[in-house]
Amino acid sequence: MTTLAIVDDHAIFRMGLKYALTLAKDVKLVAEGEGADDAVRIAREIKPDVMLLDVRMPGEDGVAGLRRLLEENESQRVIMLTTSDTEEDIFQAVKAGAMGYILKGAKPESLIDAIRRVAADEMAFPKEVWDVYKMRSEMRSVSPREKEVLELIAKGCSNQEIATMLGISPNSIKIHLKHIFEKLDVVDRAEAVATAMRRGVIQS
Amino acid sequence: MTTLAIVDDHAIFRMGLKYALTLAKDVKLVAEGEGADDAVRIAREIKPDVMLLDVRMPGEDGVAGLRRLLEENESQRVIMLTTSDTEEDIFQAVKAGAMGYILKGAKPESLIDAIRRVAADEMAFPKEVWDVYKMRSEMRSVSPREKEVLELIAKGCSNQEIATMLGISPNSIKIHLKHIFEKLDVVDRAEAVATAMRRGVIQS
DNA sequence: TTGCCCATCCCCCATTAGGGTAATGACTTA
DNA sequence: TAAGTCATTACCCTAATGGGGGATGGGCAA
Repeated sequence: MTTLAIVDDHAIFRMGLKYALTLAKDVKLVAEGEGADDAVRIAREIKPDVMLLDVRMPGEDGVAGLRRLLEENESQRVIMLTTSDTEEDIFQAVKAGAMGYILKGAKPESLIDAIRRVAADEMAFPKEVWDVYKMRSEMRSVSPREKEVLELIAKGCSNQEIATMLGISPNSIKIHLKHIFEKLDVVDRAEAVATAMRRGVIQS
Repeated sequence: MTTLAIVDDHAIFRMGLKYALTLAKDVKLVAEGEGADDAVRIAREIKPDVMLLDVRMPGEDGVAGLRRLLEENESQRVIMLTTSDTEEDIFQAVKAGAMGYILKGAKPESLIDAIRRVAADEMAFPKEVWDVYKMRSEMRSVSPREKEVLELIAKGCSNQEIATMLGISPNSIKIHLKHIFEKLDVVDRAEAVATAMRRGVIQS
């Protein structure tokens, strides 16, 4: 018998999961939560065999919750759940130590199958997730400062304005931009914004 | 007794809804579907009092499905369902004739309440949805040609490149850009891309 | 210690972008 | 018919962008 916890702010999805679990007599739902804090608490107090954790939740991010949770309780097996799936989320979740990654639109059987596989200490990633992770591991990711610049670019700021806001020289902004273009493999600031938003590097 | 149909590609969400409906004895689920075609067929053959229709589905768009459905069967009451909710989706759905608009993260009670209200020929929109609609109605939206330019901008094309691709003069591109900036209320192409993606004007 | 990445700064220079102003024809709506 | 939007073209002009080079100091890891 596998014990399972689910942490997701969508009440209706949680209900659907309960219903779907009636198909799997070897899996028992032992805890429910709505936010990252619940996830940490459940991992500490209940220690379910497998936890399903939503990536996007109000308040603290699911991936941030995963990191906190694994710090305390390294052996907790977690499957990340997501609807939208940006590359950045996938990359961060896998890097943080998720054992699985599933889309909420998945068929109930796939979800149950993933739970069983993870309970048996296997990984449960769709092939595309794995590809994204490999691809991203090979390229350097944007630094915090570069991300900051990127966010201001997306707000329509000029290099001079950003320089003033950050209290540094416009030359530095140009260098940051140059590096951003290289890392994201784009040619100008407009494409950089598009790519960064698509990958989830900056918030949409 | 209110008859209800749900069209959503997320099987687990549909299960959750079924489960949630056990709370409402006056609502009966009479049909389920997974895509826009199912929505049109159900409206034609079953004519439920209320239909829940997902905005984002593989294949045809939920809003496009709504338009087709209402052409055939103007009196069908439809509540749009969404997870992410971009401004463009809200605007298009309300314009197309949706009677309600609900986030999938809503509490089951809110959802059931909305179903009842719509069944009674009321509108069921969160206040924010209404605000977005009003705001957007007041501003002119980007034309098809402008959208085309916007998409190429997001790909990192220069004005000259876009001109060549579309077979028109670079001057025209500049004018299109000028109009885009005015309509989206932005100052440059980078912010235009960010705003257009955020609002769902161009796909992410 | 020697790299490597980060963040910062400086120069020069060609290209591009964006603002202003004005005009045309097609098409739809009031 | 007049007003409005759309799509197109042209001109000039200034400021901003992006590419090239080279340089410094801090931090971190092999």
